[in-house]
Amino acid sequence: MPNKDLQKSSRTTFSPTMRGKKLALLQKSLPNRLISWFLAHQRQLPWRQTTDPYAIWVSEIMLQQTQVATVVPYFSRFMSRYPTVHELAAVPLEDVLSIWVGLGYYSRAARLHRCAQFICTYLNGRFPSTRTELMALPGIGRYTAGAVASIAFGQSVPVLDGNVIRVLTRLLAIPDNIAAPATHTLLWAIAEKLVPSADAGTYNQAIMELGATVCLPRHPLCSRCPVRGLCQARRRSLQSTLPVKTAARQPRKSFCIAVVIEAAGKLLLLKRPPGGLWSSLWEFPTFHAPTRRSTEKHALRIMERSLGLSVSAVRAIGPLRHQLTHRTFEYHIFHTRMDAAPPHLLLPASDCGRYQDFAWVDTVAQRPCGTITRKIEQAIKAGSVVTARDPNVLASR
DNA sequence: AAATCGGGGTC
DNA sequence: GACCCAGATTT
Repeated sequence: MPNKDLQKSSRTTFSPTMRGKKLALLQKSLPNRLISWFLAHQRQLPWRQTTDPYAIWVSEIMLQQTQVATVVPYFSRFMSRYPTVHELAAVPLEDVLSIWVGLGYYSRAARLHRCAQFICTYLNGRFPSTRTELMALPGIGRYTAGAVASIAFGQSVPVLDGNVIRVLTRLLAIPDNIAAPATHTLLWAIAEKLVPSADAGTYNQAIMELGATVCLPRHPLCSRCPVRGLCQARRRSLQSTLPVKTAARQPRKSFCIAVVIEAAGKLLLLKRPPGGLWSSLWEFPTFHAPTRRSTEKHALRIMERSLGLSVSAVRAIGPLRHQLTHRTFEYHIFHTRMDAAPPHLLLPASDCGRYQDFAWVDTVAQRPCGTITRKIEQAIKAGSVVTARDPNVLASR
């Protein structure tokens, strides 16, 4: 196990006492250097124009596992629609989800909404201001609590996100696997020691900004780094090897059949159950595929058995692939058109969870739905007819 | 400790 | 295609 030996030996190279000395040095000069760099080089972002805890909170929830550039337009739309926590608490979850569509991790929207209702009902619309109280709220963990407490309330508490992890492991040349909980504990402890007692919010944003724009995962821009003189990784040329992380697992592959049923120009959508993937979002009726390659016959049987609709003909579309971090979906889509008025349905039981409701809509934009549903609607509109038995067409795609 | 939860940016 | 993203929660 050469890998293990390597890690062991490098760990002994950086003893705790040695790290303590380096830490003391960082403690002294890191905050001021980062803050002055930040004040001169920060990006102008909408949530930096305010100290409103509500706005800071919304931005931090959106920024979880989501890049800044992606969040900006969502944040602006969200704040125009719900300028204060009261407007947010007053609307149904469905409305909030419709703003969230495309951003991913939809449970964030549900928890944000629950959180808003709690704050309005029990706290008279006032935000908790301490890390401990914030962490008690749904969807607010240690990172988000630290961010809101420091940025909105000036508390001297740290944050630890992907950016900070990268910066700290490099500054201190920490060779431990960052996927290990023990490493997380170590890094939080280091972050606690480094956060200054004054301007913690600015310092926290500065160290994250450094990670996002200079201390990049690959090919960091060390020549532009304001703290390159303090960096152990740079001294030892370890920038490209830190942080150490176990490789991600291959995503699971799933095959589904989605049926697009059009009746008198209306499309049938079903509402997914709360919890799980695409919680409470709408989609075309979707079912686990019995085989890798679904046929029209499969589609007709599913429509009959699961939806109680007898259909004479369908056309095949796709397949469409949809990639998530830990899943790969292959959608085989079947489209059917009926002249009759939209039939009333008994709520069907799908094999991937019970649908909650159904609706006939002119366009999927009328309900909150995931990106794949929009992709499917586009494919239907484009009228791309690709049958699974037509290798020429498949090959040309 | 590992899995789950999205979708897009980036090289 | 691989890796990453201002993580939280559940199992």
